[in-house]
Amino acid sequence: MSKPRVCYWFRTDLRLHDSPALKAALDLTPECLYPIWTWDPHYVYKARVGPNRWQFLIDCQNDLSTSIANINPSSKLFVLREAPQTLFPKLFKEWRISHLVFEKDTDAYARERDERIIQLAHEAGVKVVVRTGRTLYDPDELVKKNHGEPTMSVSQVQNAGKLIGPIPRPLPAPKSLPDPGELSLSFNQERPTQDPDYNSAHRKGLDKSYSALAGPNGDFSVPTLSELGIEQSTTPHRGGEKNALEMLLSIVMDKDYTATFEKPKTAPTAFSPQATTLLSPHLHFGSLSCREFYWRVQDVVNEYKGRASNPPTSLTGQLLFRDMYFGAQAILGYKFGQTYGNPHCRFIPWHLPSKIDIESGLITNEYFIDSATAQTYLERWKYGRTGFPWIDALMRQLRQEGWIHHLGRHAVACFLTRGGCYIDWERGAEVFEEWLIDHEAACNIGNWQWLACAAFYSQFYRCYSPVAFPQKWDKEGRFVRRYVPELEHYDQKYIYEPWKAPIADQKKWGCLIKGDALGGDEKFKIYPKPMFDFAKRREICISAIKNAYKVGLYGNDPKVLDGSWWKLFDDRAEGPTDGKRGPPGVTIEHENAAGDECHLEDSRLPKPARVENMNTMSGQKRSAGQSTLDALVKRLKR
DNA sequence: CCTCATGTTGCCCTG
DNA sequence: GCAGGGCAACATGAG
Repeated sequence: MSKPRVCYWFRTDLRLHDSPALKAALDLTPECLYPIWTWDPHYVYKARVGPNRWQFLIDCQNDLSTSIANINPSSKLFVLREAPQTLFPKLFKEWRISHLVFEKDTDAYARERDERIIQLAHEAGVKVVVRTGRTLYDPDELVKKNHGEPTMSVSQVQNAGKLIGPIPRPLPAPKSLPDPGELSLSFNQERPTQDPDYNSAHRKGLDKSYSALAGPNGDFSVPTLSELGIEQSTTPHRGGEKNALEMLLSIVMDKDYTATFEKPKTAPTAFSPQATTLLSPHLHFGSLSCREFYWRVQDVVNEYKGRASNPPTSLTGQLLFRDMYFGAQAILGYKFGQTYGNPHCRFIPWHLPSKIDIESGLITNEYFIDSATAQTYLERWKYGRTGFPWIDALMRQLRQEGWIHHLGRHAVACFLTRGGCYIDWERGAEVFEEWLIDHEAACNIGNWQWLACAAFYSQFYRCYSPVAFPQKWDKEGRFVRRYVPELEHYDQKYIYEPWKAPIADQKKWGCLIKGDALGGDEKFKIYPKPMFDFAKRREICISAIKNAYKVGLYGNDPKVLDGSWWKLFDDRAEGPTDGKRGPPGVTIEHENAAGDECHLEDSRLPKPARVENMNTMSGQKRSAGQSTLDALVKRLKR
């Protein structure tokens, strides 16, 4: 019997230390080992990825490739440019692969893809070995031990985790690696269609992602940003296993910090250095193993003489949250990432709702602009021009550096959804997906639902103020001055509410507060006025969420699925029902709702529909919606 | 059925 | 300057 010829497929595990899957590959005592990466067009064109996360990924690949070559100079990370679904059958044959080994990935797309790959391997007579290593617990195991339910709280994770057993100690990095076999590629490359390209906004140069199977020089090199046609990155945070392990080391050397860490007590305004570990992007790309992190921290906690912090606020507690979101996503799949069809997500009639593909029941890349004002709010929020310095500073830090503190994410997410703009959390999640270097689909989705009070959390009356909240951490406004430099010279009295500063002072401090855009000249810079009265918007949002809670729909409710949900909502409430929404073809006379100035211009817009296909509506039984519908009909007759 | 405590991270006022 | 209570708009699970 000949020795195995193993293909090790790197994906979410760009490291050599503590890799259960890599160990499984080496335990086969292979004749040859091909460490490969395939440049999957799904991620290249259908995931939102900005330059900073591309850079981080490339950093991780370069570092990994170097580390492999350091152990065995005839090996490295071999990067291929083709979809795994079409590449593998050809590669299995060409390189006479007997075993394919990879780390388990329970993300919705990844699971579908991997099932297909396993099937293709089976057809080719290739054995597949899969190991868990991305989370503390296998998300599927976690769900099983949680009575088949998605994990919706940390205590559920802790209880289910206890049933699974102790978290394994990390494995050492391998000391040797087998040579790869011959590297011929005598088959044709299948190039993907790139339309639509979700990342076209970042592609400034010619896209050569798929110019050749083994890269432009045929040497299986790690791509560069310019090969991908992606514009330059701007982040100071860089990837790679070496960096990650050095960062972890410096954290655990500070025993007080490590053992007494309490996330809610870390300052979101700290920027040099930041108050948290910055290890999240490394966990995302697998350049740091979560078990390595867990045990290095736990060992410090176990030996700590003083009073150590505990989950969920402690450092290890952060990893439990991560597992919680992975568990929720593992069982809900694509539905976890949207309200529509999601039994665990509350239905709230936000502005700018996603368009739904009726065939699949999944959200598309498009959304309804039911309110021109809401669309303006979204644009101003995304690019840091809301006129609220705390929000704008965070959003600019996010765009430039790809990272903001967890509480900063709370602040901007609350502001966009239930505590200000009343915009669909799916819009916010998309911006984070694009800009975060630590974007982890499960965690991002879960946190947005949390902050929107759509799932995991429900105390919607606890609303982050863009003034009082940052003042608690940073009275002087150092953080704002760093990321909103036009306000650099403002007195701390006005740093979070510059519109309140007297004009004479505004001139003295070199920045005028006016209009809705940035600008100015050498003499006076311009920073926009706040885009709304926060206190008023807070009131509107809270009453709207309160009402949505009272109505009590979840994403899988038939009324949500068929689009008849609007009958249950007062047409004067905030959201797509606010004064002019009605059944298709019916125009409702406008009645002014108190306190919201956007109604008149909204009424000129085309009527939004949450679902493309409203056919099923007429067949639905009417029950709770009857009274509001009657009121609507009465008003129409008047 | 009830009460009560708890839930990663609110704000405001009081003393 | 900061700790603690009130607020009383939520959901869940233990007892």
